[in-house]
Amino acid sequence: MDNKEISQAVIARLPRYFRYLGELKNDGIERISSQELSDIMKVTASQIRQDLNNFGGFGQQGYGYKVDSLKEEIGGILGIGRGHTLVVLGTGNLGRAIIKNFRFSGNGFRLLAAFDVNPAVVGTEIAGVPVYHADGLEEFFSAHRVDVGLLTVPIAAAQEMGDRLVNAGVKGIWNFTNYEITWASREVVVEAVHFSDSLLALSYMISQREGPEEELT
Amino acid sequence: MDNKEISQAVIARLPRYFRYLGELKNDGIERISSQELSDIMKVTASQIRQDLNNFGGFGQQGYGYKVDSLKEEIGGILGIGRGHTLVVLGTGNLGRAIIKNFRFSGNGFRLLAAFDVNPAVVGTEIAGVPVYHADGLEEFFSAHRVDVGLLTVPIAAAQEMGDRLVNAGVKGIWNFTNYEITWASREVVVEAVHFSDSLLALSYMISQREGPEEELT
DNA sequence: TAGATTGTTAATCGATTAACAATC
DNA sequence: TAGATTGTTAATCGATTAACAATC
Repeated sequence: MDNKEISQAVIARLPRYFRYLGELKNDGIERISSQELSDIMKVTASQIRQDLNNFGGFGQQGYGYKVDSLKEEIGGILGIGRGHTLVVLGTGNLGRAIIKNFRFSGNGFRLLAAFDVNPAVVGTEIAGVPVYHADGLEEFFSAHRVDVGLLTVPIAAAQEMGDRLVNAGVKGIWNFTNYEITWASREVVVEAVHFSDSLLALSYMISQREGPEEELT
Repeated sequence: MDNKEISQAVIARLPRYFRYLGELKNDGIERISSQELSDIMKVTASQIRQDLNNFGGFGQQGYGYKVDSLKEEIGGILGIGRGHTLVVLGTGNLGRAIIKNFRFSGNGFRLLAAFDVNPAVVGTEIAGVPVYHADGLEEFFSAHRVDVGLLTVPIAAAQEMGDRLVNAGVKGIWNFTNYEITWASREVVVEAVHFSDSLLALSYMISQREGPEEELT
């Protein structure tokens, strides 16, 4: 409600809290103190309390936090329950994998449709999700509220499809291409999943354990 | 060479530098100043110079940086060129998508094999990569040096397969399951790609633009 | 050489941790 | 009530930015 700016670091931690609270709930745990949660999550209890108090006092002194209601609170902060919708652009291997496997509903999203240009898939369904031709993107948007576009198109098409998504009125783009989409006006939020950045970070860390690089003889 | 501890924040930025330098090189750009790079990457020139000087003085005063050699330097730091290897555990939609699409070689990795338990895929090849039965994991490791295991198994199998990878001697695990793998001894580096954390962060950010949540009437 | 830009030190800013009074 | 644990302020730590002398 109050628009105090929340730091990116805090935002990045919220989904992790949400995930752990979900697991605790599944395990039948009803209450937890910041200290107990800190042991499980390997962060400081202080940080947990600071993070949560950016949004409100969700705990009770002398008692701790109710797992279920804290999970609901964080879910609400994250926007679960707002009925967010998305469409997938590109039904290659990765797009298909995400459509089939990802639990959109558990994250408060409804997947409305997928778009592609390949005649072999246009008109079919993937896991119950209809695949339309990319030409019909704008028409689809005029008929449905779409909050997010998921980009899994080939890198060469990334910027163009991103532009079209923005012009069609998405609020956010979930970018799985290795292309860094940009716009002059930063009206749209872009969240990127760069597989190769992730692997290279891992590569760096294991290289540290390997010691100095041997000369290739 | 010198083992001064590099902060996670810096490590996380290195692959991004590497990516941009690759694009600049492809565009035929031969030199760049920290100021020019800062304009492109939307970070401060100061940060770029600080980051790079954690590892060495790669630039020349009055001139800037040579794109190609800086790219090579950063690649070296990230461990490209060390001949890292990996195997994929789980050939469901996501595993298959990554095997088919991801440019492992561009990140200095060689994908040696995939493992699964499904009789329908064991014995086949995916994009030239042989798929073995998971029972043969340990035997494979005794015959090959494997640095990283990529986990795309069902969440129920994640911890067990992670344990087996560690016992078999991997240095790192690239975890695509939504399960947070842990070990008593932290000898192994885990890099996780949590799709749902990413989507929820995006969800939070677009929710901010939407204003206070309306009551569902 | 003069100009440009790095490498690096110093200053600032923000995030994390510690501490403790408030309170359930 | 006494004990426990939060919410919150204060202290610390680390990361980012600014500034400038070194130098190509």
